[in-house]
Amino acid sequence: MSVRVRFAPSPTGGLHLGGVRTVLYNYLFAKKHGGEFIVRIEDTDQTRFVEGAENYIFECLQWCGLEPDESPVHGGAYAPYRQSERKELYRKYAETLVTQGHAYYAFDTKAELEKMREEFKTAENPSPQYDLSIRKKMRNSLNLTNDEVKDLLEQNIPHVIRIKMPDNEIISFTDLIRGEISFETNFVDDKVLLKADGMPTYHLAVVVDDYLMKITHAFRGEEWLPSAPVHLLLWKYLGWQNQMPKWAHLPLILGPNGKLSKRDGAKFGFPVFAMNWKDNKTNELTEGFKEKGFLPEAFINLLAVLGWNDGTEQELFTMEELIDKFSLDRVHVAGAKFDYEKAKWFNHEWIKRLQISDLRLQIEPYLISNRIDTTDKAKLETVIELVKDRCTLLPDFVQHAGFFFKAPTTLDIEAVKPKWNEEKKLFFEIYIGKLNALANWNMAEIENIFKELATEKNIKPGELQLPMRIMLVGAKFGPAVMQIAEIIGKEETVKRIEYALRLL
RNA sequence: GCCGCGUUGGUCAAGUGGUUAAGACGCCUCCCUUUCACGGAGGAUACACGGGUUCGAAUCCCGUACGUGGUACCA
Repeated sequence: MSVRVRFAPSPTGGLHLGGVRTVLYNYLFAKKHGGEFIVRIEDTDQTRFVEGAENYIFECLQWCGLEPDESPVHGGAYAPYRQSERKELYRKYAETLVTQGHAYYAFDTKAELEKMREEFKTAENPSPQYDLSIRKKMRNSLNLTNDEVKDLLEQNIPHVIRIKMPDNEIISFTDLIRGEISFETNFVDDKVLLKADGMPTYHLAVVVDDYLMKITHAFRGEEWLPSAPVHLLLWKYLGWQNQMPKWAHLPLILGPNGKLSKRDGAKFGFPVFAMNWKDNKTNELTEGFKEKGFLPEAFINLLAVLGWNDGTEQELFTMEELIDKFSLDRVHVAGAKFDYEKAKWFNHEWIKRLQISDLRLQIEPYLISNRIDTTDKAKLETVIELVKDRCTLLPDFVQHAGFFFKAPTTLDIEAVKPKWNEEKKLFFEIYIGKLNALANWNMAEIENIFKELATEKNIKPGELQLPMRIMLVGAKFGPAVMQIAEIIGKEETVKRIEYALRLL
């Protein structure tokens, strides 16, 4: 039997760290076993549906290199893949459950539910549930006569269908990561399966869709663990128990103070979304990992090892290696705190190990948007190779590669001034002449005449190197200064020295 | 409150009854470097607590504490 796994995002929340990692593990597992990776959209909550939010998810997946085999945009044999387009499907299963006595109609209005919660609220039980004791006191088909129910249904009185949790049963299942987990049904409430607007809740939809789409393995966040007994019972009541997918509940990714929230990004200065995410309600724009300057390879890598490792000391993995080595039994049970410093380290490592031509492609947009001319690809690659050790995020290349293409606009004159004098000025004036006369423009020659002249003038070369660096770079960073001179060329080197001399 | 899940250095983590308790990030020191980095060599820091079981427990069991998730006609 082929392996089929699915990722089922709600399109309204953006794709954050935890989400991407869930997709990733699903994807890795599917690919490792030569199966299909399916993306299904959970858009049953119409009130929160946002235009364009679904596209966002697919753009993120594309950037990450996690292309689905089946999805609303990729197509597939089990279409449609949007729950809103499958609406009609769910009702009959819910009705079947009612006929079988495993579910019932509930006509309680929102106000009645609120009243119930208020009425039964105590200090020990601040949030009473619609459960076996409460359901006897509510307006539902368990308490009304058949005629009354028929009447209400015929009048189209708004109603939901709730699952009827059995009394005193122990429900258990084996989680692929955590082992056996069990729940007492008495502590689980009668979850709504079909809403008044005819839309299924996640509970019904996930079971029906997983069944119809022949899903074999379902990995989702740990936050779903408490509703597992509801889903388990649905599989059983609908008679599909033998086709039930294997489950794994992934640990949570935490922020610096507990649960990772969207606000943590702004608060602690690191991204939480794969790509820029605009909250439709607040209009707030949150910067994504992509825009922050992360390589997709690094992003995937750091997420993969946040809660999983292969048991060796290896930390850097390509997607191919991950597919090869991933295994669920090495996924952690405990939640992991996200560490931005380590995330940057991964990016740095990937900048160093990525093929130079691929890296160039990723960097160019940043340079272009800073009006740096990137037409000379050979020169660009030479420069990138030279400075990549100094860059942890892609935008760092603007600073570290920029001055090779464009003269610095501001010079850190203050760094030179204290030790500046007439002799040094004279040195550079003569040096310009010698540079202009140089036949072979290369690093060794440039340095030779520099040292010769310094000796002749009785100045330590070290004293002259910093001023020269400031002249060419504008500040105290970058590769060997003579190498910079070689790359930017004779004319530009002389020009920059002359300009700086005028300022001094 | 109740229910579920968890707990190895600041963070990620290896470890499955006998180890000097790996490694990585970060931090500190030194070396390299007449810039900034990279790199190299060192260093500090951990088994939440209390009971068992056992010749022996980070590892197994039970409590407690703490964290986290759920407790919605959200997903």
